[in-house]
Amino acid sequence: MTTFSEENYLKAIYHLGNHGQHSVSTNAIAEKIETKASSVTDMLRKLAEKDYVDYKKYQGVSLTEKGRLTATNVIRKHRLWEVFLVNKLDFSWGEVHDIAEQLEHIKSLKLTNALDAFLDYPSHDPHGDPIPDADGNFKKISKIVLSKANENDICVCVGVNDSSSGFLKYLDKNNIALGAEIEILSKEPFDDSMNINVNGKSLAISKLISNNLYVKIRST
Amino acid sequence: MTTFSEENYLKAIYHLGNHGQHSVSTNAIAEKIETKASSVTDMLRKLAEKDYVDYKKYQGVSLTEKGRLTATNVIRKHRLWEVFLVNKLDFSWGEVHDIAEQLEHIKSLKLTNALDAFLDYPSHDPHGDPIPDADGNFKKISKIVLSKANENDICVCVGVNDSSSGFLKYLDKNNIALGAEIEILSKEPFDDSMNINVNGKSLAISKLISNNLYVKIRST
DNA sequence: ATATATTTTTAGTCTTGTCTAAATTTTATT
DNA sequence: AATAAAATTTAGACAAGACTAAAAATATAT
Repeated sequence: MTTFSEENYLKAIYHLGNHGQHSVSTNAIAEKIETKASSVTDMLRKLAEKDYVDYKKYQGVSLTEKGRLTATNVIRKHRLWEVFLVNKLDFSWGEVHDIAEQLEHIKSLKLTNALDAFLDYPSHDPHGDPIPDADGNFKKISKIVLSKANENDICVCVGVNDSSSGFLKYLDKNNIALGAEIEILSKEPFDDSMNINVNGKSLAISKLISNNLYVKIRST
Repeated sequence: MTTFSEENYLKAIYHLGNHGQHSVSTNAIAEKIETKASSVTDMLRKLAEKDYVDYKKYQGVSLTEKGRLTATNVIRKHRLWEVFLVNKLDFSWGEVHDIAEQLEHIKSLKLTNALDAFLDYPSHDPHGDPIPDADGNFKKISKIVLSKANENDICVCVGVNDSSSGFLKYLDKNNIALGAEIEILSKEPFDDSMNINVNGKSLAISKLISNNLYVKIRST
């Protein structure tokens, strides 16, 4: 069983890039957790002892599979609770973080799964961050087709499905480039067109367009 | 700000009868919290220091107003979360206690109030225990099941839960009618039976009976 | 009322997680 | 390659909470 403190360290290591491979430095963790490097060293030794991390003195640290699973589980709970607070209790997305920071440590697998079901298995939290499943796997679909986005979503353009010159010219003309921020102002159910805001200009786009533009949802 | 441990002690003192006046003994607390008496002494000194309790060596302890408010607030959160788990997440009332034991320590007044509203301001938790308001006041419980009454309570019969003819005949035979006055002489923890006094006659009733009779507490 | 039993407190130790200050290792610079 | 700078670890201390064993206070029984 992990303590709150252990979980916070594992989460920090995960967020500091150890979902990939590269090991994480003591100082980086200290800064993230707002503690002293010496405290981090102490905790790393303990986590290594318990097999949550691979750690060699002076060489940085990385999560073991056990550690990774624990970290993603905490992140899963954090994001599910955020969805609960925003969707069910009408909190604004700005005020949920501190509370979720507490709720993420509640220990009950059954509760987590029941909450997930109650919220209709959300794939993303209110900030647009993906919610891992119970095995720590993230849905790869951080990229969706623009037509799948919802009213009030704010997205970032990350790619196109149709790369014909005609389509790309259209995008150019309207200043829609990779990295462009797109806000969904409204969706018209009748013909699936939508009104969006790009670079401060509003624009009506047809279903044909929105079906061929990949975006990442940033926030809602 | 109170720690989890402090909150558990305050809650224990409250439950051990300090909603009334009489002070609570060190050993009683130790048994309730499942810790050693010496640990209790340490904590009591600390709680007294922080003004949550009145404590004099060897004389037992009682809650200050500040302590009482903290205790009822924890109880409020505990019971609200139980309602959430049972009503919204379909937990059975048997499995909610351990989880609520964790959730009761989440610190956010706004969350507690939002949860209260989300649950439609429940007055009782799934076990029938009353939920105090934010000021620590319990609704003067209009109707409770007889089995919930305590030794020496004097109640008035106000209804039944089971209205089968068999049950009603039993009540008839024993002169238990609406408005009948019932005094709890004793409760037997072993089988949850109780000895009561109705219309001047004493009567032993089983848990089955006391669980299906609604009463209002008149005095104690 | 006095000896005995029970309850409560004290004294000292342990673990967890943190800190500061000093020592050590690694990295960067010349 | 030598040295300065930065990062990391060690050593020693502290606070919170808990424990054991022993001492002190209170309650009980004869």
